[in-house]
Amino acid sequence: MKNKRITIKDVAKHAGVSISTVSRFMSNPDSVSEKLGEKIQKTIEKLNYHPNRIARSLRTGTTKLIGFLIPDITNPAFLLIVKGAEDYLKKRGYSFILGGANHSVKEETKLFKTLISQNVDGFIFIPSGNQNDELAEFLKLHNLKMVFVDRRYEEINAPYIGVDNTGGVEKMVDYLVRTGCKSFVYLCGEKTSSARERLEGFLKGVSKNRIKDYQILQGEFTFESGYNLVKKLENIPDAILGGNDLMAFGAIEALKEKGLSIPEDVSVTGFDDMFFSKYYKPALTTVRQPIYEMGKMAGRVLFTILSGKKIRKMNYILDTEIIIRDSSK
Amino acid sequence: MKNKRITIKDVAKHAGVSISTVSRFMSNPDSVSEKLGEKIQKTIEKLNYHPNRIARSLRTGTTKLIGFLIPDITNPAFLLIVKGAEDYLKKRGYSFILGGANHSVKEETKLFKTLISQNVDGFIFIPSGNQNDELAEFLKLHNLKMVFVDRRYEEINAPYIGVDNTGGVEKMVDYLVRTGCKSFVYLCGEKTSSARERLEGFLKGVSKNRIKDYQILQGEFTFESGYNLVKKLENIPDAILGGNDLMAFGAIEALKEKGLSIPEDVSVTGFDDMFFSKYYKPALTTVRQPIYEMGKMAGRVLFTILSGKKIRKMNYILDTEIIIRDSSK
DNA sequence: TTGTAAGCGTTATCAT
DNA sequence: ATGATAACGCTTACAA
Repeated sequence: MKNKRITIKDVAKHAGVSISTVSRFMSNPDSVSEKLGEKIQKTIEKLNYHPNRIARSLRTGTTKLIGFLIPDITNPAFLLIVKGAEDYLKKRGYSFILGGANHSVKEETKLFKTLISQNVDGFIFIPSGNQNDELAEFLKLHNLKMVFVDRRYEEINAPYIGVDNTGGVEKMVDYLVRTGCKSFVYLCGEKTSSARERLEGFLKGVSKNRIKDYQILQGEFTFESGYNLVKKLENIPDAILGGNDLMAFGAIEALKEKGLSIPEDVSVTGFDDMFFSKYYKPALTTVRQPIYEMGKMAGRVLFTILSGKKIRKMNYILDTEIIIRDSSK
Repeated sequence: MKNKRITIKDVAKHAGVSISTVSRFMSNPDSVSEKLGEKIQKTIEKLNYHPNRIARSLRTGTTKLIGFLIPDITNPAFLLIVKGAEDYLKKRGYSFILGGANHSVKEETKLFKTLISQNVDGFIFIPSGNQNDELAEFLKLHNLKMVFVDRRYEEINAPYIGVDNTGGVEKMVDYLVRTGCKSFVYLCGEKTSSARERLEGFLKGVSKNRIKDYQILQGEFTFESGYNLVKKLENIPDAILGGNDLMAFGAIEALKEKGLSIPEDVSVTGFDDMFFSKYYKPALTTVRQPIYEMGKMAGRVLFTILSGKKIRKMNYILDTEIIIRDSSK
């Protein structure tokens, strides 16, 4: 059963040429005479030869491996980003080592080092939070080929691909004001750059529209958090904006339990436009992010870096879109 | 900026020993005298030396990389399996290269070869369908270290970790009969081993309970498919069993549009117990699979194989659990 | 155009 | 207990 591996040597011997000719043929077929080229090609096929990536990597210093670090491997939104990047980069010969940090800054640091020890050529990184001092220090030291997607460390000098969180929420406030809402509650997610940007959008929105009657509730990006926050809310406003769709769903459930109807009594909106949001009762009005495109762009930017070219800018901010459904007037 | 990589040579030179001593110290500290061991350890720390995995791989023939091939990178259920396996194997020094086949048999074959060319030590595989003859042929030829999870090719001789699909649906039929249902419709998913096993469970269930009034509708594992199938259903039965939760949701929507109430007019059940199923209106009665545990078991079995030990059995079938919520009487 | 040989950073075999 | 050295499979000067 000992299936001896076929190497470039075997091909060379069978084709009656030297191994360098075979190697040269593979990287640039034109650099070999037509006659030998054909013979080599035939031999490669006959022996079913596949070059050993490891040996090649050792020699060239490149592995064609990309490390992709995300907060939670189980969240479809993150994986849609991964998919975008993968679709772009796999065409170019790269594979992905994926790591999920379970939202833990400690695991994140560890995973990062593991990926590095696997000699990945580059990194795509969605941070779990923005408090990872150890990792930030490490990044400053190492100067890796890396891009941030969706979230970032502001103090690290690496390209960032994200969406216009601020503008998205601001647009939503505008829309709600137009439909007649006068009092607002904003459900803010935990400390990440996007949570902060969304909050900023809310603030801009209320200020621009001269809304004085608003409240900001601090929570987490989960169903339960949205539910709990709204459950203990005393004065129900005209509109509740969830920091993401999950929080909005939680808010909706809490409101239902209070006997309120949506959108008659209160408009509820989200941010993300998850797969389920259109099927929810009521179907959720929300801010859609071009998640897949974000990933694709991240792949593109990283590829540019890996190719040794200069990138045009450090921040790639994609636009959002307001999706109006039944949870708002 | 040319950060020259620190190699075993540097450590040897600084510590005043030969490289073989350093190497030996790393793989087995006791094989080196205490005095030298300490000196080497100090030097390693001082220089912040990390062995080059690529070089090691070339020499030892092992990469500590696992290939994980799934039908759809965007489906949280598959990723929960991945997570289970990852949690088990990352403790043991393995990283994952993840590939999503987009439910395409063609992409699947290609990805498989890509992963092999990355010299992964082992494979965990959730097939996209069971029609991939080319891949099956390839697998027979290559005799890789691999396990199937969730779905399998019956003709390939590799361990399989799955759930008792048959028993799960059978239990559900029993339960529905007990609540008084007399006529049934089963919404069957596309051709995979688990779809077949679930259908078998339905058939066993109706036969055991002497139910004559039943119908099987062939579709796909999607919301839309469940919706369409039920939409054009003429005689509404007492119970509709979805091949998975998504199909059940689709069925529920179609029934609502027909003006029927659930569960008063008809009971609807699913299979999976997705994250959302408990929040759906009505909350879905379904068969829960221990998905995470499945992944963990897959990691365990693969690890056993990679360690060169014999495994006890070829099939690891985990139990399911009936979750009763509001979509059934 | 083709071949020879050095070298990538390890581990493992064999002396010492 | 320690050290030389070959070998893993490939790429790439350099020589022919």
